[in-house]
Amino acid sequence: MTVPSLASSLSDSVAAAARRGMADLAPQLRRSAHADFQADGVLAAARTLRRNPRQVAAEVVDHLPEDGLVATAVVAGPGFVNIELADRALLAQLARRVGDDRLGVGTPEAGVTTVIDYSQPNIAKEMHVGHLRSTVIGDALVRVLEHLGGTVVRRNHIGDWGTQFGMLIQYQVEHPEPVPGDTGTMGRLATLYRLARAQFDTDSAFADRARRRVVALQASDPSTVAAWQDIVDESTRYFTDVYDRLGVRLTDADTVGESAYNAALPAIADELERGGVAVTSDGALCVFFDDLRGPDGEPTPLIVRKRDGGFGYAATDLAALRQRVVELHADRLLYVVDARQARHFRMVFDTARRAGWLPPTVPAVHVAFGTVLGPDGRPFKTRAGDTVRLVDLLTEAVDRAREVVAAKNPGLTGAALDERAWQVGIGAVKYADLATNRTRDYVYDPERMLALAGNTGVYLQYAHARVRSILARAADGGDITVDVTATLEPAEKALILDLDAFADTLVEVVAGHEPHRLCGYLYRLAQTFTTFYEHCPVLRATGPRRGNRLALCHLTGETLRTGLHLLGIPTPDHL
RNA sequence: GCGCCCGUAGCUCAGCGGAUAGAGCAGGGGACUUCUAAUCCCAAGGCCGCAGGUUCGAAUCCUGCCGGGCGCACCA
Repeated sequence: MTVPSLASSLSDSVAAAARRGMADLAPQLRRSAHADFQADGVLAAARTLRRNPRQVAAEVVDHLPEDGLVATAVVAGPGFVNIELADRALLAQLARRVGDDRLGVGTPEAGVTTVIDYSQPNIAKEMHVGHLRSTVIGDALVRVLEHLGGTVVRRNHIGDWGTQFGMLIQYQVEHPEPVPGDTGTMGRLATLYRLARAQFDTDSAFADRARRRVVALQASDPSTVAAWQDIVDESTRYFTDVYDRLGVRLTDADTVGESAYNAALPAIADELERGGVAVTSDGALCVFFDDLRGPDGEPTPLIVRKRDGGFGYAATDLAALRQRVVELHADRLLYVVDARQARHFRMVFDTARRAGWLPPTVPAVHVAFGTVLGPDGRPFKTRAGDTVRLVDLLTEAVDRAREVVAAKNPGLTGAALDERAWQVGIGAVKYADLATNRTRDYVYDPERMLALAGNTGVYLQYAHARVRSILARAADGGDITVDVTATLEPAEKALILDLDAFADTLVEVVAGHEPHRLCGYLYRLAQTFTTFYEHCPVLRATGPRRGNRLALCHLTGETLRTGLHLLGIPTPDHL
């Protein structure tokens, strides 16, 4: 059952009070250091009414409904309305959330289909830290959308097509002897890529043969296609292994590579051309935009079909977009991709709108994230050997976590230690990636990413574990009956108010496609719980207070567990 | 040249028009016979890049600068 937040109920009350007084008013309710909530909207309303704001505020206070929610309401400062809520109402809200297996979180996404494109590694290449952001952010958004009742179609748009395959396959044909390296870890393909690349760059005759191999691949030459398929399969097995290690819900079923759209590309070009959206320029089929120009002042087009008749990724993205709208019935399209692709997506979305493939009712959003920079402030290179392999980063994170875990829990060994180290290490990496505004660039810093103190994943895991510990020690563990007649201490009150904001926060996360808001919320909640933990004994409390505090622990634990789960971060019962 | 993103404490970052701008890290001082000290408390640390404008009120919105990153025709 959906439980509206106290903030939203109170907002309704204030708006109603204002209407009974004089005018419409957006309450603009927010948490405050001076009261439980403050309503700022009176100030703006007073201006349009050309009236004294404090007087208007006083009338709002007078007209507030007497429904037991508000304990005190006073006018403060230039015309703020400061509101304290009644303990009884707070406890009743606690009881409602504790009593619901979804913690009162609604399903505003029910009936909405979102197609979300994320991760996008390239066949025959290592996954690196850049893929981490897309994968982790995309996974978190998927989880939140699904939790809010939405239908989500995951799309891993892998780079499985292009000229580099000619080079790889041709090299294999000419060097049938086994390439060194373990097939399960991408070592073999990485070596193959390096060798083929080196010869391609230095041996023009080989480069020509590689290009002819590309033509053979495009012409569906059986042996060439078979060789391509082997490479794709080997890479895909590797990706799946990485996703498992990351604890990310991406599977083979979600993988639809660029090659899947090959058959649709000619029709894409034809329709654009027939509709007058695309025109031929310099032999290439192009879509132009009034406001997009290059350094020379000439317009910069989206190139749908190259002069040589081949298709680039613009055509592929358009075909994928159309398929997602028409066949998958997407109500919303998300692309979790590096911010450097901003112009590309603008052009693709604009083209799709013009072509009529993207109805005005379907938003298409480039969920951009900042570039991962090296210590020198330059982006990581993908070709030269400087890239940090994602698996190495994960291994290091888990190894470091294992050291800390083992030091804190000498009794923990073997598989149990490995499990705990994985939970803590992966949690640290994901939290570091999710906790900040995704649009900023950031310098890759393993020290910071793997830190296990302060505002980190482990802090939240720790807070969760302490809650669980209390609940486990409570002999009457099941008795979390809320007594609404009790009085609340400040720390209890603050905790209820924070807990109550969970559902609203999830809605914000979806609205802005910003998982970092959930991180910020959970961190605040964990801090508020810690204050409660330090000030309010639970197990030693007596009378109604004990049940209430156990209920607070229960709801805090469930909220932390659910919230962290939505970020893809594990929540062990013990740390 | 044009476009997008970003300038907040020594460092890394929150803050989506509201009262005295907040965290973490680093550095200083304290707190474990207590439900987990992977924690907490105290002190210190700020022309919110600069200058105008809008507003009762601006770190937040607008304009112009300065500084940094990225992107701009057949790679993806």
